Amino acid sequence: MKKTALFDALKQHILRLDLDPGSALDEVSLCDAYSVSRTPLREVLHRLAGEGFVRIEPNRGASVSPMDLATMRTFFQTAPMIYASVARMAAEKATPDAIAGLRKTQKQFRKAVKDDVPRDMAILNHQLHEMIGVMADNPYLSPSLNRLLIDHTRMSQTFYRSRTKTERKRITTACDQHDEMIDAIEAREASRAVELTLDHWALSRDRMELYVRPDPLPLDPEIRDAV
Amino acid sequence: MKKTALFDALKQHILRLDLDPGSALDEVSLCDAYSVSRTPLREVLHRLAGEGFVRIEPNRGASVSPMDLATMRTFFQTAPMIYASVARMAAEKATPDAIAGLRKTQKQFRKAVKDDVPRDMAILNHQLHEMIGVMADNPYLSPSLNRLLIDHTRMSQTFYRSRTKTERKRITTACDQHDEMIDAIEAREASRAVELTLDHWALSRDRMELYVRPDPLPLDPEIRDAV
DNA sequence: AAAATACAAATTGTACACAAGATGCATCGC
DNA sequence: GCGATGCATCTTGTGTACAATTTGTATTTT
Repeated sequence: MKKTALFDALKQHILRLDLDPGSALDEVSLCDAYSVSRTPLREVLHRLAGEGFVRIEPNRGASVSPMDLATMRTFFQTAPMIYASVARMAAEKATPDAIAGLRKTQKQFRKAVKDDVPRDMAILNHQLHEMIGVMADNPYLSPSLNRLLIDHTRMSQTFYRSRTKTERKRITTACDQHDEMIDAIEAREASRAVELTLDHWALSRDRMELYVRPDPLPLDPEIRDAV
Repeated sequence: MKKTALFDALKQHILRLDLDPGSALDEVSLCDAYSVSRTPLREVLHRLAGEGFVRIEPNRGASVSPMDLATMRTFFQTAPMIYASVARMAAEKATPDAIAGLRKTQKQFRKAVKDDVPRDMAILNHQLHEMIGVMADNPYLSPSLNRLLIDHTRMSQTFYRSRTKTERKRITTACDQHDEMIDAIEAREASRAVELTLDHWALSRDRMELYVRPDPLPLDPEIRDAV
């Protein structure tokens, strides 16, 4: 189906920051970019709006959901609770098929890390956590999880591209954590899954905080004296 | 705007159980019921789908979100956590204007209780809790809250209509709890707001559990012997 | 020169017509 | 009589034309 493809494509572009947060989405240019007419495009945009990827203002079109600093604060407040709850429920409801799916995506993620393809890393990480959300099978929690993941993935784009050695090290640590988390979920050890998830979150959080509040630039001697 | 009215009307009908959970929504009949063409109607349906009121299956139209017993279990698991978190954040972010809005709706709710108008009671209760969600100002949490409220309000329809004396008593208790909750939020006493919210939840939960698992019918003597 | 207004261009919203797909029914074969 | 196949009907999906609204610009007014 054409509409599904369009939907997924827009999602990807938003998550990859190909489309800047807050930027306006022009209907006609999207139409000939994906060769659909405006009717189905608009339906897709409305659905994306419902899922938090996009904002629609009446008579003034759609724009990519912004990422302002004010909401970042609530992001850091909210994420650990939701991630932990989802991990717990996923462990409780794990099925062999779902575990197999997780392992498959994790394999791809590990490959992306090994081959050093930042774009794929961020998206595959997103997919993995999305799948854990599906496993948890909680229609009341998953909308929150998915909204958190949107901004999480968008922020993560920056540091997946980092070329420093310590950053590379952190990424492989995160990758190892994934395997442990999957093991815990498979073994239905809910509390271990929660603990590992919180560790995983802590690592990610530190990197993101660095992004939101980066190290100050080195100061000129004169300025340094003034400080 | 016509589309907004349509959107709100459909929401109301779903929450009031005028539209049965799971029932199919025919596009053309909705079109001449609300005198809009199919294009804007479909956009509204897609948005409702994104917000969890409606399900859309490709090539087979929209239907009201079902309420199966399987998900009820996760409802009871999830609600207290989300409600409590939202209450805490609402208390932290309370503004005089928002409090005024809360009090206004609560006043209407109390009136509906006094005048005994079950339809209004359920909707006004919904609105009040929705407004607390807006106060919390957490774009990551509110989608979950809103999904919980959909099913909460739909379930509550049954017992708001109850005519028993104990049920009436419970409703006035809930009404009093609202006032206490608003007081706590206004005073920015987060932990008291959380506590009151959990009490409020406990009352509601008991009533809903009665609905999901009603008291067994009185048994015939013969059958009773067999049991 | 600054503000206000009127007009023009561009963008969004809606209606309708047709295309594509699903559903139900009748006929045909076994 | 039971099941399968093909057709008719109904429902959903898409493209296009037009209406309504907003935005940018030029002209007029003070």
